[in-house]
Amino acid sequence: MVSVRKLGGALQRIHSSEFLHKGGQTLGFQLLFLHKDLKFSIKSFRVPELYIEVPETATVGSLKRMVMEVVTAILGSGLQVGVVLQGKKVRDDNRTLQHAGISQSSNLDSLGFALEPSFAHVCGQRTPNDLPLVLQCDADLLSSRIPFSLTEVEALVEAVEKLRTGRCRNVKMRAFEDADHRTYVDLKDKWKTLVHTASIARQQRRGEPVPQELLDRVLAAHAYWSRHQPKHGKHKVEPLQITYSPLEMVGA
DNA sequence: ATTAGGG
DNA sequence: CCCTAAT
Repeated sequence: MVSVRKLGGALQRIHSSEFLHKGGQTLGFQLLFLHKDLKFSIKSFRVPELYIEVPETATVGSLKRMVMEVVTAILGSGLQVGVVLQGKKVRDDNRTLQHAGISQSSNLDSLGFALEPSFAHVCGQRTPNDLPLVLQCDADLLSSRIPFSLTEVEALVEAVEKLRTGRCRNVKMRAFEDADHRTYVDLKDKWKTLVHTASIARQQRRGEPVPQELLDRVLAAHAYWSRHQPKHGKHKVEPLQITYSPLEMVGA
């Protein structure tokens, strides 16, 4: 067996969300290796046993981090790679691929890799290596989505009109200082979706409809700032002139 | 830490 | 929303 370390690859992270079954009952992972030329992913990597308490407040992100921590702790540096051909592990001696029955002709499609953790040091007890891990959890608990309220959208639009795009940090400070669940990245994302939403037919829009008046402002601000973005050097940035009459704002 | 974009 | 390369 060749250790991952020897391969020079760096296990960057474990993606766990991709495998959320539609039914929301089980959760698997996918290990992703990234290292210059080495870039491959292995699906359905199963860990023999793993129990993780999932707090009511868990989010997809927090859960992934939890799993990552636990798995990392368990695997440590004991993660190994095995070569699988047509579903069977290929013994690891010094035979050439050809001797092992692996050649161009025998379709390389049947060639795969298996990640095998060495559980020798797990709780001092040996764990069957074929017992698939299944994290039982409620799918609903995994949602960390909190829809933007109309009030929030208005605050965001107002802030961008004044501070211009690409300055989510400032927007955050100006209008979402106390909204702990809205990071400047969230604001950036929301603005992106707003621009998109405003660009498509009303029928294609989802969720609580955003007043057309706001969407118009979104498009106006988006167009304005993309046109007045100082190319590079110092350009005096002309402030966006809000053209909406006070009357139109009433009732908003 | 932030920005900026793709996922 | 998440992930993360590039600043």
